[in-house]
Amino acid sequence: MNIELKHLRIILAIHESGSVQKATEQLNMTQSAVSHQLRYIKDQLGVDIFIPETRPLKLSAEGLELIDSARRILPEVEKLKSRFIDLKSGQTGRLFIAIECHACFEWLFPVLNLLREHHSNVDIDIKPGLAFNAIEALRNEEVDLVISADPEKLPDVRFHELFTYAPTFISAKDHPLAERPYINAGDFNDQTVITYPVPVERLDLFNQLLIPQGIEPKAIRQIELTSVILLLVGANKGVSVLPDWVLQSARETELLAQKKLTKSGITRKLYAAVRTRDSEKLYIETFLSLSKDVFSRLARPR
Amino acid sequence: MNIELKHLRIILAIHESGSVQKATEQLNMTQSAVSHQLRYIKDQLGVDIFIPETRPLKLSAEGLELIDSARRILPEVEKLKSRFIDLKSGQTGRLFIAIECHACFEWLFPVLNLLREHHSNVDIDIKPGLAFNAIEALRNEEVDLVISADPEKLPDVRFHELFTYAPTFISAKDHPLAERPYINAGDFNDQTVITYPVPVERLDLFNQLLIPQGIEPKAIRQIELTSVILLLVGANKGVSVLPDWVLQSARETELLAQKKLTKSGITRKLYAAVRTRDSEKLYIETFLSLSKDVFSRLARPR
DNA sequence: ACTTTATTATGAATCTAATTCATAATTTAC
DNA sequence: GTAAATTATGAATTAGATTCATAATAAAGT
Repeated sequence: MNIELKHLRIILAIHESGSVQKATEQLNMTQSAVSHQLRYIKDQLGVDIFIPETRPLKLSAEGLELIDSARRILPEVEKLKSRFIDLKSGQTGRLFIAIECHACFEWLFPVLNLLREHHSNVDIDIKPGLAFNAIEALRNEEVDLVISADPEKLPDVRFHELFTYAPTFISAKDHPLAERPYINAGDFNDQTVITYPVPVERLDLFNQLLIPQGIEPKAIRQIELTSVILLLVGANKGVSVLPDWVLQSARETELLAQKKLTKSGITRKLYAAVRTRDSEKLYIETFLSLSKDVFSRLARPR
Repeated sequence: MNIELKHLRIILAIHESGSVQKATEQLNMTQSAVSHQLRYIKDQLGVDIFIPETRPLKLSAEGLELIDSARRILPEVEKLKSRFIDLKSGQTGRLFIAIECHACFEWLFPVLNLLREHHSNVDIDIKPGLAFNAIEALRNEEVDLVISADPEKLPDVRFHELFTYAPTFISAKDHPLAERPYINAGDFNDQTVITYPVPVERLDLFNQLLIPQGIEPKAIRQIELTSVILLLVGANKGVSVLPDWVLQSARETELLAQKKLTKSGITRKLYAAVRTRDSEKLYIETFLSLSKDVFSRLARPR
């Protein structure tokens, strides 16, 4: 027994319009095609759907059962269709985010809150724990967007530039290095460095400066909260490197000296990586523009 | 956007079996056919259902939505199918009955009670008010079975013989006619006749005897309940004609004289008329055999 | 009861969609 | 890097759906 949605649609159209004749219009079929299909349906179900020898055709008791089913099934299918129209356009969908950059929580939270207001139908979440191969997770559809500072040339992933920042050295104002016009890699040799609790190779200071030059600081102390890092640095428990916009938006910077890294300064770019085929989705575009907005407000401190 | 059940089945099979390869078996399709269909589905929905460039194929976020829908829709369709299998075999269905014969309530009620025990899934009911063109109602599917004494030769309706009975004259034992060996049409000329409250042409006495011979009784009195008719006849308020089995099963017959109609006696047959294509349905067959059982018990009085 | 009109059914031809076969392309595992 | 497993593709084939022309039939009108 083979029954398809098209058959349910035919039966329903005939019932609701009152005759095959009228149903042909809304079905965009000829009378003959409908008639052939009716015979097929009858053969498949093994019972008469219509009372034979009546004109216009009237549903039999069995036919009425079919109408019941059609009225339960077809709206579900319509829901499915409109859901896919929304999914395709980005009216609805899933936005799971992986961040390679720990400090990014600072601007990501406000962005996501705004995004939720714009797109209440989008399932938004931050997925922790896969920062080290986040692009792989993006391709596997474990996540839908990755905040990354290391763009790659990939056919199925597009890196959208968000903004530029400068990893910036901070120490207490009375720290010896606070006198320098800028900080070099070698200066870290005898310093305690305070970092976020992530592998060092994911920190700008290390992957941009210390690791290329083969330098290891005296000690590394890992702290989760930005404000606590600032506090400890201010109390001369160590030095740190944080993005400039973190320092510009933080309150606890009075006791701190800020220095650029190297004579020319180091600058980096943050990217939002998404799968190419998701690029045009509405909520992705909204995410990108909101990110730039929020960042520019953060970076211009009170 | 065109989506059919077959597409949902394909996606679901792939998801549940874990790969296209395995799904081909339960779908009874070749790998190639499945692959072509997948491409069609993707084109229709406009989004990737599977994560491209993975083997075995893994569903994308959108694909998972499709699975959700499939799991809601497909079981409904299976229910529909099994319902039609039952409808066809007569495991389930509708049995609306029209009776042309008023006295038949006497044996029909017990039959229907027994039938309900055998077929709890059948919707059983007596439809009053369309006795006069009951066969028309049967063809229109307003009812599914008609109790009738007038079989016709029709291609779409089958008349199943139930049993034979004799319309029998009754009067009080001290009534003048109680002396006769049998009763003729002319004997009714000066009698009050007590009948059920139905048009006279539907009564055996009239359509078999009085109308053909152009005789009208002195008066007609219509009474609903069989036991009240017997009571009134016993009290000499009139005479009546009832089926022999009604008299055999009734308790109030001591005061009554029973006589056959005409010298040779009149006999009639009752039929159950059903649409030809319903004839093999289980509950129809059960109805027929139960009717014969119940009747033979009624006709053999205590 | 007969004729007309409206409606549905049917058969053959045509067109469209689905499937197969053979093989290529890719991915994964070793 | 190679082999094994899996999916994709194109052309040919097959099956299914639709059309056209027309027949059949029921309902309505005379």
